[in-house]
Amino acid sequence: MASPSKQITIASVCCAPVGSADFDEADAAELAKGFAALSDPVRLHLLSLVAAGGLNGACVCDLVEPSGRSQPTVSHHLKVLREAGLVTSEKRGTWAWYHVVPERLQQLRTALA
Amino acid sequence: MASPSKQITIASVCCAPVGSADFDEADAAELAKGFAALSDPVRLHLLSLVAAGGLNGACVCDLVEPSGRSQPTVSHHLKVLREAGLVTSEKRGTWAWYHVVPERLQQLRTALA
DNA sequence: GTGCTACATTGACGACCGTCAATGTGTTGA
DNA sequence: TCAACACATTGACGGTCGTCAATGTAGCAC
Repeated sequence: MASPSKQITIASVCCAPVGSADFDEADAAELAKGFAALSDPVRLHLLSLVAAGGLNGACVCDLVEPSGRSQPTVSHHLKVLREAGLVTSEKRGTWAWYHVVPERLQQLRTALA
Repeated sequence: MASPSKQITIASVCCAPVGSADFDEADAAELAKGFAALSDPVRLHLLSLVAAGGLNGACVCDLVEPSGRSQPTVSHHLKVLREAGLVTSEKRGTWAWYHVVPERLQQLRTALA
């Protein structure tokens, strides 16, 4: 009732009565899914590598060696990131290029405001 | 080599050469631990309830019912949040009060910049 | 003391996760 | 057509997670 926003904010709102905040379970599940994708050091590493590629993105062939994992493992982690909406993939001939989705990152950041 | 920061930023840096970003594994593990604590809808709910308490924090007795889980389960999730550095706990007589740690939230937000 | 309340801990269960070897799929180039 | 390459998928393994019932611990009231 007293919550100013329908969204989950996890903010430092002062002195609002506990338990009164309305909480959207669907939103929470969506956020949790995003954070779950970030809950592995290897995926954080992969995401930072992809992000470092900027607009060009990053080719999988350039991600396997620096991650220190096998090619199937890297492919698995990229799939997790993709299904969490954090990256997109694009086929260019033989190679697959990955890009970050800034809006999704922004969404997760906002939830921690 | 070309990375401007020693930190992991996962930022939309444009056109940096892929694979050149130096990556601190300890930092990544620390971040991953934080995100892992956020990877469950129940914990997000609990965290939002605690945050809604502001400076007063929130009493566990006010968290059990809205979370829809058993008391031991809530206690378990609060322990996870505490060990991830997202909340602190304080004993006031019979009751236990939980508070958020804004610096930790800020740290995680920064990692998504 | 006795009983009650608030919370933490333990133990057990099924479910999910991270990892790699093996294999599959589709493209490139000869 | 054939071989090599880039990547995805499958299957299997041990490990961790979320959950609750049962139990433990500590403070409050009488």
